[in-house]
Amino acid sequence: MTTSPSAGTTASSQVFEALKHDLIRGRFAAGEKLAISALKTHYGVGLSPLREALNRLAAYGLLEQENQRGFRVPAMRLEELDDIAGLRTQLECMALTQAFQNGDSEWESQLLAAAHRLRRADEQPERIEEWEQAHLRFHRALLGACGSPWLLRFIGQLHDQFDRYRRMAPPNPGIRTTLDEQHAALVELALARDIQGARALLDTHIRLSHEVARGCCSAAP
Amino acid sequence: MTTSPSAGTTASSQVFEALKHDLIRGRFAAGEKLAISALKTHYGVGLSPLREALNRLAAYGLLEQENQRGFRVPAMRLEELDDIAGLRTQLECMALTQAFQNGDSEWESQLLAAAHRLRRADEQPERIEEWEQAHLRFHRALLGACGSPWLLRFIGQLHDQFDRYRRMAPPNPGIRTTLDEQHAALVELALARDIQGARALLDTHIRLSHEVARGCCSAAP
DNA sequence: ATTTCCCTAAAAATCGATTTTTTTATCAAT
DNA sequence: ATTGATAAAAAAATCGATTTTTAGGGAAAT
Repeated sequence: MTTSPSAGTTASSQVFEALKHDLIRGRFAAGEKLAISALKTHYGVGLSPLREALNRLAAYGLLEQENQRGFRVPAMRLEELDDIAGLRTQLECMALTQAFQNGDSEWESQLLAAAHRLRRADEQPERIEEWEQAHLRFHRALLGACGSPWLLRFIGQLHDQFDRYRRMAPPNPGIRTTLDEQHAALVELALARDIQGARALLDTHIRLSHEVARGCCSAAP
Repeated sequence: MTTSPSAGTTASSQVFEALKHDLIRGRFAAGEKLAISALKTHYGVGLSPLREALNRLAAYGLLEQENQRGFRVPAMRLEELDDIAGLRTQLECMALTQAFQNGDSEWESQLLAAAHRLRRADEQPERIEEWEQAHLRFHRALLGACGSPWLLRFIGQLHDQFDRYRRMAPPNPGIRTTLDEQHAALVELALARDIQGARALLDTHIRLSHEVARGCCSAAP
């Protein structure tokens, strides 16, 4: 039995994940029109699974689908960044409150584990994607106990949108250190169930990335 | 020049809209597995546009996509209904507050127009779909001035999910009259910019439909 | 009688080719 | 030179057929 790297998955799902990642990390220019045949060869799939992935990404909000004119990477607009950041702050603060109320010891364990992985990833500043993944998982773990699947779904979607803007900015060790100190502090506040303190810090935490992205976004176009 | 009924639209988008409507109004049984070839003939399209529509609907949350096992209508779960209703209340109250702060006279005009259409639709109780459409537009008009496209997007998505549960219940003239009185009252509160009063009424408004759907949902499975 | 394995039928996913629509380029007329 | 129509080229959308995977039934073995 050969365990291929794509065992149990459809080609469509694989392209979806690969394209999603590439869109968030900024592989394509904002506003760029996607050349479908080029994508076909790049991701090594046929037309059908590729188009299915593109349709899913458009429904998710990482692509825009124009009437009979194919798919386009959404433009970066300062106004939209502010919308995303503001809403993300509100929704994550909601989820945080609920997670602090519902969270059990299993939640605490998962949070500590995620925080540890994030610290370790921080020791290897050159491996950016590992840190990004650990970062995403940490935030998921922090809010995971909120008890509302739909809230978590929307927060995840906003997080992806936010990251598209945040990752425009070049890596900055100083800011990353500050962010990681905030992550550690959030864990302490979570264990202490300090809702007010954690909400304030989460707000500050998002605001910091927001400001960095903002500077980059207003400079770009 | 012949103006076909589908001018300027792709087959894919048409099936998407038609299927979305049928899923919300409950044409398919909850938990049912969709027979793709049957859908093909029913909606009169080929495989490719149909699959693209199914993929979009899965990303939107109106279908579940299992690994290599096709598409399934999500089950109706009381727990999920409560999640949807609770989150919808919170997000709509957020948007309502912002709409009351940002809304200009154009917003007031659109709201009055939507309210009028809804009253007229209410006079024809047998034309259910017309009322449904007017109802959806009224709620969109009420919150449309909130200034946050992403918040409106999520609210629309939750509204669709909520309606899937709400429409399980058989039409009830008494409840519909109560709902429409609340709509009229919401317009008055909007014009008066009474945020507290409107939030309270919107909460009551959603709670009423929630309770009706709840009774139907717990009885069904 | 129950479990396991294989075989067959059905369904899903993918591919290659065709059709339709949009975009680009060309050329005449004002 | 600009505009407007037309034709060629490119791209998107769709179709029909093929390949792959799953679901179900029945025989062999325990």
